[in-house]
Amino acid sequence: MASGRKKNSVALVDVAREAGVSTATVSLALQEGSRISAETRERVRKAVEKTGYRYNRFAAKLRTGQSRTIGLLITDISNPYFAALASGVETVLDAHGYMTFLVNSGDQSARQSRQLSTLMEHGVDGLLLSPAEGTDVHSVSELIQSGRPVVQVSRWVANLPCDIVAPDNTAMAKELTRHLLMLGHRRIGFLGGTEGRSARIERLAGYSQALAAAGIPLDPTLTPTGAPTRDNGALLLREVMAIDNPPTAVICYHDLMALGALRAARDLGLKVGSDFAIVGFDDITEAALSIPSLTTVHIDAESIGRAAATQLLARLDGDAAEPRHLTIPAHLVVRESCGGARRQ
Amino acid sequence: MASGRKKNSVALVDVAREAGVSTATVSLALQEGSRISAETRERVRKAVEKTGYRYNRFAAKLRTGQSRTIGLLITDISNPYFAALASGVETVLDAHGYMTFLVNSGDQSARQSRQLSTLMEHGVDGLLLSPAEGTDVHSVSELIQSGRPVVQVSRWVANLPCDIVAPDNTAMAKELTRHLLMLGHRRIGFLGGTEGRSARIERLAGYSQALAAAGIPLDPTLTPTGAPTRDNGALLLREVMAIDNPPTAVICYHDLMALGALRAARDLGLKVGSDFAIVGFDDITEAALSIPSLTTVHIDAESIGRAAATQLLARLDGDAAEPRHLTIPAHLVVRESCGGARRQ
DNA sequence: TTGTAGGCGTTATCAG
DNA sequence: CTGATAACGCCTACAA
Repeated sequence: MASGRKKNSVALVDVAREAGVSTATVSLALQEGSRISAETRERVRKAVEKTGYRYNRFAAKLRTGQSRTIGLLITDISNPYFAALASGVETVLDAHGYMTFLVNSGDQSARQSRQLSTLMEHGVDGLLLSPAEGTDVHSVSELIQSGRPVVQVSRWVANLPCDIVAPDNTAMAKELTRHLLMLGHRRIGFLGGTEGRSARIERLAGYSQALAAAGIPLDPTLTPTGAPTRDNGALLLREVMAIDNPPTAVICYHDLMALGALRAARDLGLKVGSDFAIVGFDDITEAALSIPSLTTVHIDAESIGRAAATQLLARLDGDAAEPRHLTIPAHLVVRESCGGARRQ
Repeated sequence: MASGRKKNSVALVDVAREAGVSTATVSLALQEGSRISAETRERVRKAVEKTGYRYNRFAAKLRTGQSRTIGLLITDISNPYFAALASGVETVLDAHGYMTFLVNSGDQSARQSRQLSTLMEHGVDGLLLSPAEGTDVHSVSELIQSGRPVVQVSRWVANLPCDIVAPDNTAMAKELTRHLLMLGHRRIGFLGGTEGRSARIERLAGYSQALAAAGIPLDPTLTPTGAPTRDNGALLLREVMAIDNPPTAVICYHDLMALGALRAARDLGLKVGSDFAIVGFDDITEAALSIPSLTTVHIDAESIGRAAATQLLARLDGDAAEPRHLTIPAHLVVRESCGGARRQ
């Protein structure tokens, strides 16, 4: 059936033959601001059309070292917060002609190391990383040393010479705690987040500072750790409610955990919003729609994604300044779950 | 500072020099089942270690035509259903050494066309596609004609010679409608989904069949269309409740819309679960946690993702059978929002 | 303004 | 079992 053709992909050389010019001319004609006569350019355009030529980035990458792809490595795609963040990243990068490899580590550092390695093989020009629990600093710094810019997003691990774009966790937690204190709560718990994770450390710091300012000593039985899942939110609430002197309010590591805690509170017969307060972080869509709706800190994940992508683009563009730590503002959203909306 | 080195990446030739063999030997030694002496293989392994060599897929792709990447093009990353689907896809492909380009069309067909084109430039070996509203069949068939396998996932457009992996929408909708009929409802609405979209057409068909079997005529005022968002769920519920003879139950295009409708019902003073029934499709995590919890059809998005990825791998492996339409089973989950859990 | 030629890193062919 | 060498498709000095 087929004729003697060997290959099926159309290359520059085919276009060149069709247009009656050299491959160099075609290559130049395809680039915007190059010195090629309008006439030739038009002939090339027609030839491209006719042959169905498609640019081969692999060949270009081999030659130029640029793939125009970046990796976005996150810990949990099923968390709407990260979905929004990913969407922000993609919007910015897409507009600049970059393609995004979205990879989900599931918060497993071993898996993350393999994924980092794969991303490098695939020649990503840069990386946006929300590091998994227990991240191996070495595997990341190898990437950085290869000269590819890295931006840590939303969370970070220390001792890595790269930019960080994250919300101001400490300030947020302080504000949230102050609000609960103002509503009259004295026994306030802080539930979940894994030991040693940057977001927990920072949020716990803000919480401690606010308590200290109010003259309330820190009680470690009120601040249990736990992986950030909905189920653990429920679990940890039951845990702190079982102690001798249970809290009247809990701050959860994030909304997902708070929603789990909300469910558990309902099962325990607690009247959230009057007897008891539950608050979270992130302000995911579900937070406004739960019953009772959730008091939380609104973090605009999409804009964090956009900011991180923009910063990465700047680095790819040659910006060689010292690593920056960008803090994205957030604000308190008072809803029903703390009772504050009514009493205020 | 730096010495006279020109390039920074370590190539096969560097490893070869270090090991005192040829590049061809190194290349072979790095492949599993090849005829290379254990001794040489070991020398190569050490040299790789020492030089910090990293495989360059771009160069390999240029030579072999295989990138070991696939594209996953979905319509809405912020829908947990697709997040789960993506996670299933990634699990399977990752286990087979493939990398996934996850791309989000936002359900815009123009954007999708550009993204398809970019994916081709990046040399994906295959594509998993959940087509956007108004998909240009031509842009997809171009991809298929280039010899790359395509699998449509979850939704599909007609007249495309490729596999389809999707839930059995018609059967599901029929079962859901029958359940509502059994509970005594005679005026049942079907809210949302865009006109002409495969999932709406199929679900509406199942709904119509069940009504017909019960001798109830179809009333078009009860089946308004609308883009599948939470807000539209609320909007459409208000719309159908404003007509002369409003329904006593509504089936929503999917859970996200049902959750929006739930909120609107609450605002309208409807007692969902006793006076009024609201049901959805998908069984996203939120469905079990809403108050009242949502009666819905459980579709295991993750397993649809896995099945689709597996089918694509089979095609990449040379399976040239006729296009297949795989139907993934689903089942009814009765919860509070239809009142059925109590009455049964 | 356009053409020539060489090389990016890998794999496949074919000899040794 | 191993080595030399020629592609793959593109870009870019440099020459014309």
